[in-house]
Amino acid sequence: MPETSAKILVIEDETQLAKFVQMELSYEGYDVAVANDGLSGLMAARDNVPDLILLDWMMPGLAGVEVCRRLRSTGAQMPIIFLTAKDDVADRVAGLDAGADDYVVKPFSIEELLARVRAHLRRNDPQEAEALQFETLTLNRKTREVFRGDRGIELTAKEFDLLDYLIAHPRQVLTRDQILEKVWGYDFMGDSNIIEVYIRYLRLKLESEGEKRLIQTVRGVGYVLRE
Amino acid sequence: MPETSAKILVIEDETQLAKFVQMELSYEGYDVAVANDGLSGLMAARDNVPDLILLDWMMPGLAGVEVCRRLRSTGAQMPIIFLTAKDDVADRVAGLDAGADDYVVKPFSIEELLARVRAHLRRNDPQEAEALQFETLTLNRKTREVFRGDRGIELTAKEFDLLDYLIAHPRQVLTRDQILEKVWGYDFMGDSNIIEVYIRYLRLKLESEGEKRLIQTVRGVGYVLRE
DNA sequence: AGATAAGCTGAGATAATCCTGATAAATACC
DNA sequence: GGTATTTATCAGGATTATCTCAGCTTATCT
Repeated sequence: MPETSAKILVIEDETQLAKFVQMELSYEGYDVAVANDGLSGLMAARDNVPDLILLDWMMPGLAGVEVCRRLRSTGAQMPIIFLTAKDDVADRVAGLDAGADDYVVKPFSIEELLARVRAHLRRNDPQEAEALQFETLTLNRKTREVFRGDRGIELTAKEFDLLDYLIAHPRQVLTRDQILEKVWGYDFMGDSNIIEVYIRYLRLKLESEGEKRLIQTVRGVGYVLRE
Repeated sequence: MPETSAKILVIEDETQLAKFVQMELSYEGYDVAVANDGLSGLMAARDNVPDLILLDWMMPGLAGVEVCRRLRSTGAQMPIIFLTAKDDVADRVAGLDAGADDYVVKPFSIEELLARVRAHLRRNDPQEAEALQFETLTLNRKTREVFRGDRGIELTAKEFDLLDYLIAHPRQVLTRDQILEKVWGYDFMGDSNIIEVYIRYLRLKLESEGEKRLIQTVRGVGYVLRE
């Protein structure tokens, strides 16, 4: 689950369908906005930049293809999935030319739509990657193997979780509270120096042989992965 | 249907074509990533290991043949299908020598490409295979026979299912929850050490005669098949 | 420089996890 | 219906990860 819910903009002139899709997406925990024609869709997208756009292809006034093109021409990067009535190669090519990322043929099942949305939102999420890397350090979530260069490193479960959290946010300073919540999963009672102890364990294992330090202390705040 | 959609990495410098292929694969329900040159392709493949790679042969910078060779040299196992412009015997031979599994000649129909992709994913899907192997250990799903080297091993139904699950995910750490769900098929009530007991049964049978351990325990997480 | 706070370190206590052997319950087999 | 086999439970003990603590070092501030 992402830390904050993703924003999705639905641009669709059939208000019935728009309502339905909005409800389903909301139910899944997304933050949904709806526009009922191309022009207000464009404005909504500019106003409050969404993480993903669902765009009807056949709309009166400003057609989907045109909305898509204008969005892209202003540098918008988010995935755009268009909804098209006919399964037509020409349509797909037009969508591609306009800068869309995917399409769904109406009528569609809601599960299909949700799967698409998930897939596109996930694509660039480091939380989802199975292998992470920082400098010469690599961490594989599936095999739970960690390497510094070609030296394999044995970590305990907590050590691994901590390093996973650090390497998923390279160069970001993570506060003690964030680390406690993500790695230990609750507000640790009272004051404990458990984080310092585990940072130390990691340092001993990762920087054992005169290698340069990777985990930096940010006094008064927390820790960072940084060379 | 696979549990999670297969991940496909497209390495192609013609962005139009890459986009089109991405969209079509995405439409088929695959989880698609795109890289626009050889180097970023290599990095993408390492970061988030795909189940299949589509690789353009003619790219500026790092050529397809070189990308292919480097992937294989790092032990990557997934099928690689390369896209080549000219129907040239020398090219095909070079590709197969570099470790590719198949090729498609441009221009291709999208259906042809999809068919190849499906075929290779099916062939390589451990869920579908009838015989699985890890090191000297083999397991046949049809006959339900298991061998360590040439020594036949008698397993009970549950023991077989457990080993099947392990050997279908070699080197991957499988958590207790995953194992419980896959092998026992539900959330086991309360706390039970049934997994430990069955791991023990397997170890007694598989590693009886001073053979090296195959099933490793990952304390706090689960178990792995790893030498 | 001295005082204070923050982080580091080493050692050891605590608690969780896993292994083991034995035994009970369920299921299949004759 | 009785026996053998498989599956699951349980408790004791061994192992190791996790956590606490007290003293020490380093940074920050006046």
